[in-house]
Amino acid sequence: MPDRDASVETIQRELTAFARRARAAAARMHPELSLVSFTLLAHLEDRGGCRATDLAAHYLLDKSTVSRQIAALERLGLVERRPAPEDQRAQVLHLTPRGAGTLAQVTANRRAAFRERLADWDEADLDRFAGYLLRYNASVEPLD
Amino acid sequence: MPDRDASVETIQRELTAFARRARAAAARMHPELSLVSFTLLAHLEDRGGCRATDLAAHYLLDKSTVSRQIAALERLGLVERRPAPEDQRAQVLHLTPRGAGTLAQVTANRRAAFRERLADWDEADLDRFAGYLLRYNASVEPLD
DNA sequence: CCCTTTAAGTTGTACTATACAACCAGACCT
DNA sequence: AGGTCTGGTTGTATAGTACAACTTAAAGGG
Repeated sequence: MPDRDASVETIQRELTAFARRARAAAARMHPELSLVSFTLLAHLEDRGGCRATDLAAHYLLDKSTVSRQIAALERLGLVERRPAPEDQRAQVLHLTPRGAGTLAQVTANRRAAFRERLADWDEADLDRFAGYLLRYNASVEPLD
Repeated sequence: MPDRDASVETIQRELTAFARRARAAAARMHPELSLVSFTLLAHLEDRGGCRATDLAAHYLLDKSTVSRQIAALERLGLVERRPAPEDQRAQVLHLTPRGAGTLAQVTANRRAAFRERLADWDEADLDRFAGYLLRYNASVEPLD
């Protein structure tokens, strides 16, 4: 029979273990792109370009952090800066074709890894798990 | 109706978001102890003391990393080293009373945060969510 | 028994991610 | 025009991590 406290304890323990391993695991899986770089590229693709400030606000990162991350991605030729039409201070960041390709590659790898990991789950369990994660994250993260 | 790929996609996205936020969130919640320090202390409590090498093996960290983490925890007075009875090279690490107290404090804070976050979940959902996380982590992490 | 090999830990070095603060330049508002 | 706000970069500092070199002690094999 389920015991409320025991379940909460397990959730806490397992999420903690997951968090502890996540970055290292992500780095091992795709050395090309850190979790943050990947997220930034994905966001750019999703929005079809945005400003560094928007990224910082969205992911609760300091603007200097974003500035350096973007500089690195630009050095790698994955991102380009375009002048913002209506504000000379700002730059609109866009994926380059190369950036889009790298993102697609890493996305495909990640997706394949998740699919494999979840291969023996039945559809109803996947659906419920997805729902629980959404619900959990919504309770932690008012924004995003 | 649930769609297998859509669910996997959601799981991936939400776990990624969680991983991205986890460390910063943990640091905000208890500035006293990083996620890793917390984990190491908890492990020591759990096992009633162990060697640095065991910690490194268990958490897939380099021994130098553990050495420095432990040195920091010792500096804070949370951990003490005792000579290993049967091996002069080794040290057995133990929580100090202060370390046990700090750990208890942080554990209580974490537990309270999780309880609150999950307060409006019913027992059956908690139980299922816990089960899914266990199952997921088991598929990623053969050891531990 | 010595000698080589293995194991436990520490220290040097380097790199990444991050934050905060100082700054610059363009925009906006009276 | 002058003061203030905003987007972004750069300087500096810190944490966490890894890898490699080293020290000391244990273990094993002639």
